[in-house]
Amino acid sequence: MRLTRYFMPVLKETPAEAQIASHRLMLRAGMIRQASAGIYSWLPLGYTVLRNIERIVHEEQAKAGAIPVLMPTIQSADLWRESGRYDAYGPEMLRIRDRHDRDMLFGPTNEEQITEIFRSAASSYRDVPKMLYHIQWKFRDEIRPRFGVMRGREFLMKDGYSFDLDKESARHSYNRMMAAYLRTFERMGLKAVPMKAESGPIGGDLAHEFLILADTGESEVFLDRRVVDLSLGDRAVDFEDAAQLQRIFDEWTAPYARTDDTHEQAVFEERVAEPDRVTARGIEVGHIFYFGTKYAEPLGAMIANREGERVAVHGGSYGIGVSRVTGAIIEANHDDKGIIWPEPVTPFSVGIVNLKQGDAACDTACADLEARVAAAGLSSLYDDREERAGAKFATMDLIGLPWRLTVGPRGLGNGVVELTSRRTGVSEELTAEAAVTKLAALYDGL
RNA sequence: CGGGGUGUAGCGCAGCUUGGUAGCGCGUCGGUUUUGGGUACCGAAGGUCGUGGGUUCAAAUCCCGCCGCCCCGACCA
Repeated sequence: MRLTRYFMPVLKETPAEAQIASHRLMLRAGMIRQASAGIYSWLPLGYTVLRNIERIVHEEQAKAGAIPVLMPTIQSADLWRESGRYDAYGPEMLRIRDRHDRDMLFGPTNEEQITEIFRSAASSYRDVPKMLYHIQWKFRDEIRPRFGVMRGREFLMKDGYSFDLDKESARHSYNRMMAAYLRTFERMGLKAVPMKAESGPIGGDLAHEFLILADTGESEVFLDRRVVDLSLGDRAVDFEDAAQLQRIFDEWTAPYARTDDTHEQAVFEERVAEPDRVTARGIEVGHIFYFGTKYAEPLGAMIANREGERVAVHGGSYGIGVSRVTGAIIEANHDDKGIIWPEPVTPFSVGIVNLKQGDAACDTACADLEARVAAAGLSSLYDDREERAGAKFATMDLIGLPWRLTVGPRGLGNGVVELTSRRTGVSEELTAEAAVTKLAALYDGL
């Protein structure tokens, strides 16, 4: 992509309303535009990142055995009356009336809807276990939206729902998602820690929140330092192997890690040695729940068990705040100059900076690089503006592409271009061919 | 919803106290400059002063209502 043909309205000055780094940088880099309080348009750069995050979520969900669907944003109030949540949910739910005076709502979540779909199609133990999910916009009329996409009213969420015959099987489903979430966040370059959560209004007893440690997080967290070092890495995970998943669950839930909601100071001090105790702040990016038959019973999602008795299915729900993750990644990956994207989510694999726009040799070399990068299956953003070099570097630093290729007459004279890491600032002079080969290797497998 | 702010050009702000023909910086546009970490110079465009009403010869400025947005608290992916 040529910058002069792209739409990326960067701001030199910081908009006054943005309080935290991710919000400031998303506005400055031209990723989002505020439409109204807590509601944003996603501009090309931001939308690309959002899709990258979605892609990773989809891939990891598939590996875990979850099946994608897409449910509507607008739901019928009747369904929510059946579950009893139409009245219970409160003003956070946006209620709408259609032209026939029917009560509708903009979905804040989809337990009712998915249960309705499931109950109409499933009739016996042969139809379970099943895990369905979608990535769809939600609306929660937050009292106080803030921090840009971190607490929007409209937000993109992956929400998944499991259906099982009994608690034993439901635990396997729960552990699938535990492991899938660990993999998902790890792939995005995030250190997300599962923390024991309150089951809250949704009910049930198995519940964990995934939090990213960041100073601007809204939750206070207490944890054993050692949980932060846990990593799945290249470990092969067999999602059909319930015992292995349980071991992963045990490994990650053994160290103390809780938010202020569930924190017990006495337990913390008893279980964690003083030097390993960490008190920090965190951003909640995911949430997994087992809620048993809470929705299946009122909504009549019954299946026949092996004995022919009709029993309520056991459910769980599993959410990832996809739009929030975008902000969280920036909170965890930026410096005073701008964003530093982890390679798996970066909007472009590499930035190309032409130091002497209009110089035939430089222009040709940049076009050549563009073609080589594309041939290697990578994407580039080529800053072909007739601008000062400083302005180009500053823009690249702001939008945070992890790698940059710099082309100038001086380097070309020696047959080289410069490959620079945004994260370390370290540069290397390479031939165009070698630089692209190196980039391809860096991105291989992501 | 309670408390505190704020609304003037794309962005950041001044002007308001003490009413008198709307300003600055950045950005944008046209030139000169051909650039190795946000150079420099010349010129230009761009504003219903959030909105409705009131006071006044005259309102960005004073008064009243409404709306938007931001911050602190309870809630949440």
